Order: sequence, then C-alpha cells, then structure tokens
Amino acid sequence: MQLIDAKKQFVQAWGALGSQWGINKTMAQIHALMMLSNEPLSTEDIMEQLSISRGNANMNIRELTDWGLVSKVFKAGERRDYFVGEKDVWKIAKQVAKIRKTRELDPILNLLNSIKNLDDSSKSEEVKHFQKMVDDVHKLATNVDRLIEGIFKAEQNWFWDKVLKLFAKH
Amino acid sequence: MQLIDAKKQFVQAWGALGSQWGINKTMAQIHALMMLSNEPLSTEDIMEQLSISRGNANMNIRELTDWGLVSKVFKAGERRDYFVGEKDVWKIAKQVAKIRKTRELDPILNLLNSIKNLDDSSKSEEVKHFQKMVDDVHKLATNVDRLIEGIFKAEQNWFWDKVLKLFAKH
DNA sequence: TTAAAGTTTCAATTAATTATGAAAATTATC
DNA sequence: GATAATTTTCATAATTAATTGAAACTTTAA
Repeated sequence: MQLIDAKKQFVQAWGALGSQWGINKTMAQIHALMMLSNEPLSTEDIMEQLSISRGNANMNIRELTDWGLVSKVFKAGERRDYFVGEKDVWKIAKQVAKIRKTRELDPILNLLNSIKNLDDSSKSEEVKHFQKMVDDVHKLATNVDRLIEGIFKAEQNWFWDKVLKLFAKH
Repeated sequence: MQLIDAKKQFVQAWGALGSQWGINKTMAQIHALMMLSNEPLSTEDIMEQLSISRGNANMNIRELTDWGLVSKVFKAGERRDYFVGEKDVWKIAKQVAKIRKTRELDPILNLLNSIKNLDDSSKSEEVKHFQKMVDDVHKLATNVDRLIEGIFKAEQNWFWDKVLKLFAKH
C-alpha cells in the first residue's frame, strides 16, 4: 500500500469512529490529518485534502482548538495561520476523557444526586426499586469518575502496566 | 420531588446521554424506562409513556433486544408481548462495552494492522512519522481492547476494588 | 490609509438520521 | 379456517445535524 492511500483510509476510519461516538465526522477527520502530519497545516491545506468548504474547516479547527487538541502556530514569513495537532495519543485520550467527563458525567452525577431524595416516603416497592436503580447507577458513575480522575494523574506506561497486570492472572 | 418527576428526569437524561454517545435517543429512553420498571412493559406502555409511535417503539425495543439489554417475557393470560430490561448496571455496562468493542474497536485494529506495512520503503520522515503514529494508536487501541476483555471476565466488586486502589496512593 | 490577504460568521441549503402510520404479515382464538 | 389481536415492515415525513458560500470583519503591509 502507498502512503497516500494508507493516510486516506486512516482519515476515513477516524471520521467514522468519531461519528459513532457523537463527534462530528469532519472534526475527527481534521484531527486525523493533524495527527498524521509532521508539518503544520493551513486552513487551505485542510479544505483541499478533505474537499470541504472554508467555513466548515474553520469551525471544526476552532472546535479542535477548544478541545485542546490543536494549536495555532506562526510560520516565519507567512501571513496565514497554521495549525499543529497534539501527537501524543495518551495525551489526546486524556484530554478527550477530561472534556467529556466535565460535559457529560458531572451533570449526570448531579442529576442522580438531586433525584435520589423523593418526597414520597411511602416505601412502596416502586419507590424502593427506583431508589435502588438510581443508587446503582450513581455508584457506577462515581467509580467511572474516579477512574478518569486517576487516569488524568497517571503516566501512560504506569497506568497500562498496572491495569493490564490486574488481568494477567485471570 | 415526586417519583413521577424523578423518573421523567432520569429518562430524559438517559436519552440525552445516549445521543451524545451515538445511541438513538429513543432507544436510550426506552432502556431507562425498562431499568426503572419493576414490572414488564408492553409496547403500548412504552408508546404511551414516551409519546412515540408504534413503529418507533417496536424498532427500538428490537434493537435493545439485539443488544441483549432487554428480553421478552410471557404474561399468563395475556396475548401481547411484554419486555423486561436488565437491571444489573454492571452487566449493562459490560454488554455495551462488548458490543461496541466488536463493532468499532476490532475493525479499527484490523485497519491499523493493514495500513502499517507500506510499499514505500523510502524511510522518508513522512513515512516514518506515519508509521509511528499508526503504531502508537495501535498500541493504545490494543490496550483498550485488553482492558475491555479483562472487564468481561472480572466481577464488579473485584474490578473496582483493584482499579480504585491503584490510584489511592497518588 | 487603503487595499489585499486572510479569517470568521451565519442564514440558507443539503444531508443524515429518526419517527410516523398505515398496510402487510404473523399469531392466537374461537 | 375465519377473524380478531398483535407485531412488523417500510415508504414517506419530520426533525436534527452538518455544510456551504458569500458577506462582514480583521489583520497586515505597502
């Protein structure tokens, strides 16, 4: 396989993966391009390589910048903006986890807290079951929350070494 | 708060969470209803509680059944189908992980394998960088794969006990 | 200061996804 | 085996999400 084809396949697959996880396809594809490129890319480069409009490119580059996965760089003697993507996949994963935790997990934890105390003190089976389910979900969500917090602090090698060892015996 | 409002909020939040992770909102809401209900629910019940059409209800119940999160039950003397949802949140999480691993992670791993060997033996910086990135992503994906495999085998308490202990010192 | 280059915005359009509902198919009951 | 109840299918409609492209805005440098 040629480099150019391999790149295309990677970009395409990254876009598809993003879509399946609620991330705009174009955003994921731009991210893929940025990961694969040694050199900073301009908006023009991205428009060309993905055959997309200027507005689309601009908006998704901004979104990636907001996520902290891409940053602007200045090229000497060049007027236009160039961008580079974070290349460390562990950092990328952590960053995505951090953002999604804040946006999605934290609100769910708040909601679960607020609904677990009902006025209804009837202790009916229905109420008891509801409270048990909410509590179970809350416990799992809290554990996931702590796991993510742990990941933020951990080093990649340390983390995988420890985690994978856990399962080695089984 | 009253039970009925708390349920509504939970169902609504579960739907929103699903949407953000590439799962049809209605499918997630039906799943929420099923989790919260002690009793089996019929298609009619679901149509009524979520104000959705029969076709929509039917399709999403089937999808949940395919995911192994809901099963059909027979009610004595009743002609229509009733459904119950899995109530064990750990099992639910494992099942979702299993399905998404198969559908999404495994294909990505295959792709990464197939693109890492290029005809281009030029050892240009460009080729080297590409191969390094693909390799890094592949390593991370493989570790995630193993983590999920481990989760399948582990018991909930054992798993969280071990994992959370890992981070206790830090 | 101005005009050319580059960037951003956003209303309008297009594309993709979901939902509807009625007809067809299936299943149970008499 | 006719019919009534229920489920499934799927073409079409509705909704939601993504994209375009041109105008407005900003920056640079002559």
